[in-house]
Amino acid sequence: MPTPRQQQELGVLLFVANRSMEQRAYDAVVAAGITDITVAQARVASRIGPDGTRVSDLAEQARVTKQTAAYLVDQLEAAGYVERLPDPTDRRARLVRLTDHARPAIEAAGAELVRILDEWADHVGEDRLSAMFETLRDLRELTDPWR
Amino acid sequence: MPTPRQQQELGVLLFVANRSMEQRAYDAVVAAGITDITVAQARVASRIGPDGTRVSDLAEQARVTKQTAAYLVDQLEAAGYVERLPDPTDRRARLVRLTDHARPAIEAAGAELVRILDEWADHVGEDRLSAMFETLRDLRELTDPWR
DNA sequence: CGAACTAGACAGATTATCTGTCTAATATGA
DNA sequence: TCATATTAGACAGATAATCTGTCTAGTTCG
Repeated sequence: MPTPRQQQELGVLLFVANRSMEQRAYDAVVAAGITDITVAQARVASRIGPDGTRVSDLAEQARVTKQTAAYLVDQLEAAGYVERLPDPTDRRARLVRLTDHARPAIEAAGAELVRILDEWADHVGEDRLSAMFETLRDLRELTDPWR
Repeated sequence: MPTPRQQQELGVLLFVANRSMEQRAYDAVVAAGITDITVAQARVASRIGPDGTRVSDLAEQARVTKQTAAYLVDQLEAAGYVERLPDPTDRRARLVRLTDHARPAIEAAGAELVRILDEWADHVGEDRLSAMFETLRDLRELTDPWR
Protein backbone atom coordinates (compact mmCIF):
# COMPACT_ATOMS: atom_id res chain seq x y z
CA MET A 1 0.00 0.00 0.00
CA PRO A 2 1.59 3.24 -1.15
CA THR A 3 2.15 6.06 1.29
CA PRO A 4 1.31 9.71 0.68
CA ARG A 5 5.02 10.41 0.39
CA GLN A 6 5.25 8.00 -2.56
CA GLN A 7 2.21 9.57 -4.16
CA GLN A 8 3.91 12.87 -3.77
CA GLU A 9 6.97 11.54 -5.51
CA LEU A 10 4.86 11.00 -8.61
CA GLY A 11 3.95 14.67 -8.50
CA VAL A 12 7.60 15.59 -8.30
CA LEU A 13 8.45 13.28 -11.19
CA LEU A 14 5.75 14.77 -13.39
CA PHE A 15 6.96 18.22 -12.40
CA VAL A 16 10.62 17.69 -13.15
CA ALA A 17 9.87 15.99 -16.46
CA ASN A 18 7.60 18.78 -17.60
CA ARG A 19 9.89 21.46 -16.28
CA SER A 20 12.89 19.92 -17.99
CA MET A 21 11.13 19.91 -21.37
CA GLU A 22 9.90 23.44 -20.92
CA GLN A 23 13.22 24.82 -19.79
CA ARG A 24 15.20 23.17 -22.55
CA ALA A 25 12.79 24.33 -25.22
CA TYR A 26 12.91 27.85 -23.83
CA ASP A 27 16.70 27.80 -23.59
CA ALA A 28 16.89 26.66 -27.20
CA VAL A 29 14.80 29.63 -28.26
CA VAL A 30 17.08 31.98 -26.33
CA ALA A 31 20.13 30.26 -27.80
CA ALA A 32 18.68 30.97 -31.23
CA GLY A 33 18.99 34.64 -30.39
CA ILE A 34 15.36 35.28 -29.45
CA THR A 35 15.59 37.02 -26.11
CA ASP A 36 12.49 39.20 -25.95
CA ILE A 37 10.09 36.48 -24.79
CA THR A 38 9.60 35.44 -21.19
CA VAL A 39 8.84 31.93 -19.98
CA ALA A 40 5.27 32.83 -19.12
CA GLN A 41 4.72 34.36 -22.55
CA ALA A 42 6.20 31.29 -24.23
CA ARG A 43 3.99 29.01 -22.16
CA VAL A 44 0.90 30.74 -23.45
CA ALA A 45 2.19 31.11 -27.00
CA SER A 46 2.94 27.39 -27.20
CA ARG A 47 -0.76 26.66 -26.80
CA ILE A 48 -1.82 28.67 -29.84
CA GLY A 49 -3.26 26.38 -32.50
CA PRO A 50 -2.46 26.60 -36.23
CA ASP A 51 -5.74 28.37 -36.97
CA GLY A 52 -5.66 30.67 -33.97
CA THR A 53 -7.01 30.28 -30.48
CA ARG A 54 -9.19 32.44 -28.26
CA VAL A 55 -7.70 34.09 -25.22
CA SER A 56 -10.21 32.27 -23.03
CA ASP A 57 -9.06 28.94 -24.38
CA LEU A 58 -5.42 29.82 -23.89
CA ALA A 59 -6.22 30.76 -20.32
CA GLU A 60 -7.94 27.45 -19.71
CA GLN A 61 -5.13 25.42 -21.19
CA ALA A 62 -2.38 27.30 -19.39
CA ARG A 63 -4.46 27.25 -16.21
CA VAL A 64 -4.40 30.95 -15.61
CA THR A 65 -7.17 33.51 -15.53
CA LYS A 66 -8.39 35.19 -18.69
CA GLN A 67 -6.86 38.42 -17.44
CA THR A 68 -3.44 36.90 -17.08
CA ALA A 69 -3.63 35.29 -20.50
CA ALA A 70 -4.78 38.55 -22.05
CA TYR A 71 -1.91 40.39 -20.38
CA LEU A 72 0.64 37.95 -21.79
CA VAL A 73 -0.96 38.01 -25.25
CA ASP A 74 -0.79 41.81 -25.18
CA GLN A 75 2.95 41.58 -24.72
CA LEU A 76 3.37 38.96 -27.43
CA GLU A 77 1.34 41.16 -29.75
CA ALA A 78 3.43 44.22 -28.94
CA ALA A 79 6.56 42.23 -29.76
CA GLY A 80 5.04 41.09 -33.03
CA TYR A 81 4.79 37.39 -32.30
CA VAL A 82 1.01 37.17 -32.46
CA GLU A 83 -1.87 39.04 -33.99
CA ARG A 84 -5.53 39.24 -33.04
CA LEU A 85 -8.20 38.75 -35.67
CA PRO A 86 -11.94 38.76 -35.37
CA ASP A 87 -13.42 35.32 -34.89
CA PRO A 88 -15.75 34.80 -37.87
CA THR A 89 -17.97 32.47 -35.89
CA ASP A 90 -18.54 34.71 -32.86
CA ARG A 91 -18.44 38.47 -32.94
CA ARG A 92 -17.64 38.72 -29.25
CA ALA A 93 -14.44 36.77 -29.70
CA ARG A 94 -11.06 37.33 -31.28
CA LEU A 95 -8.59 34.74 -32.40
CA VAL A 96 -4.95 34.94 -31.41
CA ARG A 97 -2.68 33.67 -34.17
CA LEU A 98 1.08 33.33 -34.46
CA THR A 99 2.75 35.57 -37.03
CA ASP A 100 5.64 34.81 -39.35
CA HIS A 101 7.86 36.62 -36.89
CA ALA A 102 7.28 33.71 -34.49
CA ARG A 103 8.47 31.10 -36.96
CA PRO A 104 12.15 30.98 -35.93
CA ALA A 105 11.15 30.56 -32.30
CA ILE A 106 8.74 27.76 -33.14
CA GLU A 107 11.39 25.99 -35.14
CA ALA A 108 14.04 26.30 -32.46
CA ALA A 109 11.67 24.99 -29.81
CA GLY A 110 10.40 22.19 -32.02
CA ALA A 111 13.89 21.00 -32.90
CA GLU A 112 14.84 20.89 -29.25
CA LEU A 113 11.71 18.93 -28.37
CA VAL A 114 12.67 16.33 -30.95
CA ARG A 115 16.14 16.07 -29.41
CA ILE A 116 14.68 15.70 -25.93
CA LEU A 117 12.36 12.89 -26.91
CA ASP A 118 15.19 11.14 -28.72
CA GLU A 119 17.25 11.23 -25.57
CA TRP A 120 14.38 9.99 -23.48
CA ALA A 121 13.73 7.13 -25.88
CA ASP A 122 17.40 6.21 -25.79
CA HIS A 123 17.34 6.18 -22.03
CA VAL A 124 14.24 4.13 -21.25
CA GLY A 125 13.43 2.57 -24.60
CA GLU A 126 10.99 3.57 -27.28
CA ASP A 127 8.38 1.13 -26.01
CA ARG A 128 8.31 2.32 -22.42
CA LEU A 129 8.19 5.93 -23.52
CA SER A 130 5.25 5.23 -25.80
CA ALA A 131 3.50 3.37 -23.03
CA MET A 132 3.91 6.34 -20.74
CA PHE A 133 2.57 8.60 -23.45
CA GLU A 134 -0.51 6.45 -23.86
CA THR A 135 -1.10 6.22 -20.13
CA LEU A 136 -0.89 9.98 -19.75
CA ARG A 137 -3.27 10.38 -22.68
CA ASP A 138 -5.82 8.15 -21.02
CA LEU A 139 -5.35 9.91 -17.71
CA ARG A 140 -6.17 13.17 -19.39
CA GLU A 141 -9.84 12.36 -19.03
CA LEU A 142 -9.31 12.73 -15.31
CA THR A 143 -6.60 15.35 -15.21
CA ASP A 144 -8.00 17.72 -17.80
CA PRO A 145 -11.63 18.49 -17.05
CA TRP A 146 -11.80 20.68 -20.10
CA ARG A 147 -11.28 19.17 -23.55
CA MET B 1 8.49 9.70 -37.03
CA PRO B 2 6.94 11.94 -34.43
CA THR B 3 6.41 15.60 -35.15
CA PRO B 4 7.30 18.49 -32.85
CA ARG B 5 3.59 18.99 -32.22
CA GLN B 6 3.32 15.45 -30.85
CA GLN B 7 6.37 15.98 -28.69
CA GLN B 8 4.73 19.07 -27.40
CA GLU B 9 1.64 17.09 -26.52
CA LEU B 10 3.73 15.08 -24.09
CA GLY B 11 4.69 18.32 -22.38
CA VAL B 12 1.04 19.25 -22.09
CA LEU B 13 0.16 15.83 -20.72
CA LEU B 14 2.87 16.02 -18.08
CA PHE B 15 1.71 19.51 -17.25
CA VAL B 16 -1.96 18.73 -16.83
CA ALA B 17 -1.24 15.61 -14.79
CA ASN B 18 1.05 17.46 -12.43
CA ARG B 19 -1.20 20.45 -12.27
CA SER B 20 -4.22 18.31 -11.51
CA MET B 21 -2.48 16.62 -8.58
CA GLU B 22 -1.20 19.90 -7.23
CA GLN B 23 -4.50 21.70 -7.53
CA ARG B 24 -6.51 18.93 -5.93
CA ALA B 25 -4.09 18.60 -3.03
CA TYR B 26 -4.16 22.34 -2.52
CA ASP B 27 -7.95 22.47 -2.73
CA ALA B 28 -8.16 19.71 -0.15
CA VAL B 29 -6.03 21.75 2.22
CA VAL B 30 -8.27 24.77 1.71
CA ALA B 31 -11.36 22.59 2.16
CA ALA B 32 -9.90 21.49 5.50
CA GLY B 33 -10.16 25.11 6.57
CA ILE B 34 -6.55 26.09 6.03
CA THR B 35 -6.73 29.24 4.00
CA ASP B 36 -3.61 31.18 4.92
CA ILE B 37 -1.24 29.37 2.56
CA THR B 38 -0.76 30.22 -1.11
CA VAL B 39 -0.04 27.76 -3.88
CA ALA B 40 3.55 28.93 -4.21
CA GLN B 41 4.12 28.55 -0.49
CA ALA B 42 2.60 25.08 -0.52
CA ARG B 43 4.76 24.08 -3.46
CA VAL B 44 7.89 24.92 -1.50
CA ALA B 45 6.60 23.49 1.78
CA SER B 46 5.80 20.17 0.14
CA ARG B 47 9.49 19.71 -0.60
CA ILE B 48 10.58 19.94 3.03
CA GLY B 49 11.98 16.62 4.21
CA PRO B 50 11.19 14.99 7.57
CA ASP B 51 14.49 16.13 9.07
CA GLY B 52 14.44 19.61 7.58
CA THR B 53 15.79 20.97 4.34
CA ARG B 54 17.97 23.93 3.46
CA VAL B 55 16.52 26.88 1.63
CA SER B 56 19.02 26.34 -1.18
CA ASP B 57 17.82 22.79 -1.63
CA LEU B 58 14.20 23.85 -1.61
CA ALA B 59 15.02 26.41 -4.25
CA GLU B 60 16.71 23.80 -6.40
CA GLN B 61 13.85 21.34 -6.12
CA ALA B 62 11.14 23.88 -6.75
CA ARG B 63 13.22 25.39 -9.59
CA VAL B 64 13.20 28.91 -8.26
CA THR B 65 16.03 31.13 -7.10
CA LYS B 66 17.24 31.03 -3.51
CA GLN B 67 15.78 34.48 -3.01
CA THR B 68 12.31 33.38 -4.04
CA ALA B 69 12.48 30.30 -1.86
CA ALA B 70 13.68 32.36 1.10
CA TYR B 71 10.83 34.81 0.56
CA LEU B 72 8.25 32.02 0.60
CA VAL B 73 9.84 30.35 3.63
CA ASP B 74 9.71 33.69 5.46
CA GLN B 75 5.98 33.76 4.96
CA LEU B 76 5.51 30.16 6.02
CA GLU B 77 7.56 30.91 9.12
CA ALA B 78 5.52 34.00 9.94
CA ALA B 79 2.36 31.89 9.67
CA GLY B 80 3.85 29.26 11.99
CA TYR B 81 4.07 26.40 9.50
CA VAL B 82 7.84 26.09 9.51
CA GLU B 83 10.74 26.93 11.77
CA ARG B 84 14.40 27.52 11.00
CA LEU B 85 17.05 25.79 13.03
CA PRO B 86 20.80 25.93 12.76
CA ASP B 87 22.24 23.15 10.65
CA PRO B 88 24.56 21.21 12.98
CA THR B 89 26.76 20.14 10.09
CA ASP B 90 27.34 23.59 8.58
CA ARG B 91 27.24 26.82 10.50
CA ARG B 92 26.48 28.86 7.41
CA ALA B 93 23.26 26.96 6.82
CA ARG B 94 19.90 26.70 8.50
CA LEU B 95 17.39 23.90 8.22
CA VAL B 96 13.76 24.61 7.47
CA ARG B 97 11.48 22.16 9.25
CA LEU B 98 7.70 21.76 9.36
CA THR B 99 6.08 22.46 12.72
CA ASP B 100 3.16 20.69 14.39
CA HIS B 101 0.99 23.51 13.13
CA ALA B 102 1.53 22.14 9.62
CA ARG B 103 0.29 18.67 10.49
CA PRO B 104 -3.39 19.11 9.55
CA ALA B 105 -2.37 20.53 6.18
CA ILE B 106 -0.01 17.66 5.53
CA GLU B 107 -2.69 15.15 6.40
CA ALA B 108 -5.33 16.78 4.23
CA ALA B 109 -2.97 16.91 1.28
CA GLY B 110 -1.74 13.35 1.83
CA ALA B 111 -5.25 11.93 2.02
CA GLU B 112 -6.18 13.64 -1.22
CA LEU B 113 -3.07 12.33 -2.95
CA VAL B 114 -4.08 8.80 -1.99
CA ARG B 115 -7.54 9.38 -3.44
CA ILE B 116 -6.09 10.76 -6.66
CA LEU B 117 -3.80 7.81 -7.20
CA ASP B 118 -6.66 5.42 -6.46
CA GLU B 119 -8.72 7.07 -9.16
CA TRP B 120 -5.84 7.00 -11.60
CA ALA B 121 -5.23 3.33 -10.92
CA ASP B 122 -8.92 2.60 -11.44
CA HIS B 123 -8.84 4.43 -14.72
CA VAL B 124 -5.77 3.01 -16.43
CA GLY B 125 -4.99 -0.02 -14.29
CA GLU B 126 -2.54 -0.50 -11.46
CA ASP B 127 0.06 -2.03 -13.76
CA ARG B 128 0.14 0.77 -16.32
CA LEU B 129 0.29 3.37 -13.59
CA SER B 130 3.23 1.60 -11.95
CA ALA B 131 4.96 1.31 -15.29
CA MET B 132 4.59 5.03 -15.81
CA PHE B 133 5.95 5.67 -12.35
CA GLU B 134 9.02 3.56 -13.06
CA THR B 135 9.61 5.18 -16.42
CA LEU B 136 9.44 8.64 -14.89
CA ARG B 137 11.82 7.53 -12.16
CA ASP B 138 14.34 6.37 -14.72
CA LEU B 139 13.90 9.53 -16.73
CA ARG B 140 14.74 11.54 -13.66
CA GLU B 141 18.41 10.97 -14.38
CA LEU B 142 17.89 13.12 -17.46
CA THR B 143 15.20 15.48 -16.24
CA ASP B 144 16.62 16.25 -12.81
CA PRO B 145 20.29 17.24 -13.14
CA TRP B 146 20.44 17.64 -9.40
CA ARG B 147 19.90 14.59 -7.20
C1' DC C 1 47.34 30.34 4.95
C1' DG C 2 44.78 32.19 1.02
C1' DA C 3 41.72 31.66 -2.92
C1' DA C 4 37.59 29.91 -4.40
C1' DC C 5 33.25 28.46 -3.30
C1' DT C 6 28.68 28.02 -0.71
C1' DA C 7 24.57 29.46 2.37
C1' DG C 8 21.81 32.76 3.08
C1' DA C 9 20.45 37.76 3.92
C1' DC C 10 19.36 42.43 2.07
C1' DA C 11 17.78 45.77 -1.48
C1' DG C 12 15.37 47.04 -5.49
C1' DA C 13 12.91 46.25 -9.64
C1' DT C 14 9.99 43.77 -12.72
C1' DT C 15 6.68 40.27 -14.03
C1' DA C 16 2.93 37.44 -13.34
C1' DT C 17 -1.14 36.73 -11.16
C1' DC C 18 -5.48 37.54 -8.99
C1' DT C 19 -10.36 39.67 -7.78
C1' DG C 20 -13.72 42.63 -9.25
C1' DT C 21 -16.31 45.23 -12.57
C1' DC C 22 -18.00 46.53 -17.12
C1' DT C 23 -19.72 46.18 -22.14
C1' DA C 24 -20.99 43.80 -26.11
C1' DA C 25 -22.53 39.65 -28.20
C1' DT C 26 -24.63 35.19 -28.00
C1' DA C 27 -27.60 31.52 -26.32
C1' DT C 28 -31.70 29.92 -23.89
C1' DG C 29 -36.24 29.27 -22.87
C1' DA C 30 -40.93 30.70 -21.70
C1' DT D 1 -40.19 37.36 -29.66
C1' DC D 2 -38.39 39.15 -25.68
C1' DA D 3 -36.32 38.73 -21.12
C1' DT D 4 -32.71 36.36 -18.82
C1' DA D 5 -28.56 34.13 -18.38
C1' DT D 6 -24.14 33.18 -20.18
C1' DT D 7 -19.83 34.09 -22.55
C1' DA D 8 -15.73 36.81 -24.57
C1' DG D 9 -12.93 39.99 -23.56
C1' DA D 10 -11.49 44.76 -21.84
C1' DC D 11 -10.32 47.88 -17.92
C1' DA D 12 -8.71 49.02 -13.21
C1' DG D 13 -6.33 48.14 -9.12
C1' DA D 14 -3.93 45.35 -5.88
C1' DT D 15 -0.90 41.69 -4.44
C1' DA D 16 2.19 37.91 -4.96
C1' DA D 17 5.97 35.82 -6.99
C1' DT D 18 10.07 36.14 -9.25
C1' DC D 19 14.44 37.88 -10.79
C1' DT D 20 19.34 40.28 -10.79
C1' DG D 21 22.76 42.09 -8.07
C1' DT D 22 25.33 42.68 -3.92
C1' DC D 23 27.00 41.56 0.69
C1' DT D 24 28.67 38.79 4.91
C1' DA D 25 29.84 34.74 7.23
C1' DG D 26 31.40 30.18 6.96
C1' DT D 27 33.62 26.23 4.49
C1' DT D 28 36.76 23.73 1.40
C1' DC D 29 40.82 22.75 -0.75
C1' DG D 30 45.38 23.32 -2.79
